[in-house]
Amino acid sequence: MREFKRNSRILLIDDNADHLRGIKELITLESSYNVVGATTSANIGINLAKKYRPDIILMDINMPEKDGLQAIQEIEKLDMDIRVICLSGYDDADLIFRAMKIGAKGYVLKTMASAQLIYAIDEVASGKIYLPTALTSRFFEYFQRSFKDEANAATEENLLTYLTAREEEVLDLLTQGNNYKGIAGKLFISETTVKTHVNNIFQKLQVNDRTQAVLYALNNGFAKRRAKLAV
Amino acid sequence: MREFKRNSRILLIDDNADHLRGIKELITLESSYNVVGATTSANIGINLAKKYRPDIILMDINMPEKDGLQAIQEIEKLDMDIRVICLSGYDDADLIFRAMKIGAKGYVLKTMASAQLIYAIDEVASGKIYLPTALTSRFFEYFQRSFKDEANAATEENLLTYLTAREEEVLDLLTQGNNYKGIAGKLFISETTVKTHVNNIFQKLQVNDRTQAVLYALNNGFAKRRAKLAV
DNA sequence: GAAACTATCAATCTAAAGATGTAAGACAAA
DNA sequence: TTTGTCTTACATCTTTAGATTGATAGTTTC
Repeated sequence: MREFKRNSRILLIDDNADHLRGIKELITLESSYNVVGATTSANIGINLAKKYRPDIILMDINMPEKDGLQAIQEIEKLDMDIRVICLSGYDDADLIFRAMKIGAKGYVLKTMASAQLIYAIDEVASGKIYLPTALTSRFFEYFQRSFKDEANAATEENLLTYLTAREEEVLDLLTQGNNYKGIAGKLFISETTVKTHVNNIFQKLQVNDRTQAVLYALNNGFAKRRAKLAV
Repeated sequence: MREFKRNSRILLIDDNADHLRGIKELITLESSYNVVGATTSANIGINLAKKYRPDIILMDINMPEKDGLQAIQEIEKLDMDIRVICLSGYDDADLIFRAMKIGAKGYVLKTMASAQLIYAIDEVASGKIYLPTALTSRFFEYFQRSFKDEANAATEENLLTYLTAREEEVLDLLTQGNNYKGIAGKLFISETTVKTHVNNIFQKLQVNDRTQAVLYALNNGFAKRRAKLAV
């Protein structure tokens, strides 16, 4: 990981020209960071990012022209180790969650003191991830809520435990979108045997068909990582 | 949500008796919180929690007898609005992530200053979630790493965008385990119409059957929250 | 107003899936 | 040794799923 110094290069993206000017002044006067670009357009901003390769981007995520979150994803996809800090007018938990999920390194409210913005840049420039305490709390509430169902599902009685090893193998192949022939081929057994296993799986999981079996498996923690489509 | 005061009732669980005594003294002397119980056993702790209904539990999560995380889950399952703060010797990102995922309201390192422990209790007592800045950073690194694949999948060309509104409805019902008849009944259209839609969905998603369609949908961010089995 | 797209429905056919019963060999536990 | 479970396998039958073609009516778009 690159070492960032206080002279990191910064790109500003904010559709509000006044705000853009304000931030630029703030950073220029109150810090030693180098503003290498400033634009009111997300699309232009992405192009500027490719061109100037800034260390950090301050991005307004409430823009009419283009969704700021989408812009972040595009920047992340460039894989140029550009760290994006979100600027937002809203402390909406869902927004914060989605921003952090797609790789934002910081999230600062526009209403916050300028010193906090500089501090956020300092932290991100030194390789850390920065969220103000208040937003961290909001984030975690949302985070825990979104995982609550999963946690409960994990503690409920899980019919998957009744499956034999072989049945688990078969179910695993089902969760990859295989049909009878595909499973038989991969397990080197006959198609009729697969049918037997699959029928036993249906009985044990109390479902009527393979789609329901797959859904039960995925909703109850069965090999989530392996559940990739094998077309 | 209950309002917590500085006289919140606290239960301590830590397999190290010396540490347990130390924390008890600290809280008694340095704060106005009320320690209603202290034990070196996770199992006893859970029983004490049921009995004394503390507002907050300080729980060591590195115990030999019982996994601290499991103990937290059991306490959360009681659904008694008991807030658990983890005490841990390790700032392992995976541990922090799992603890927060299952509902811990705080995570404090044993090596941290006693003032920070009191502060954490203050925050949690007032209904917030507290993680020290350093651990927050670790948490987010882990968080973003674990979501990276999903984020990439979301930015890839998503065949789901080609679906019409009606086709999305049909796919939604497919991801709930419905067959043709079920979908037809729920959308008040004929079974043959459903077949037409489903076939169009297969074409657009480039899959061969409904199971693969459902898997594609789930793996590409289609209505994850709604993907519950309707048996 | 024509062209393109969408939603609806039907008929027909083939292939696949699912239900049910039976059974043999392997192996482990009682 | 017997009992039970697991894995394998087959036959048979019914139902569902999927492919294909064609058709009508409404909507949107240009």
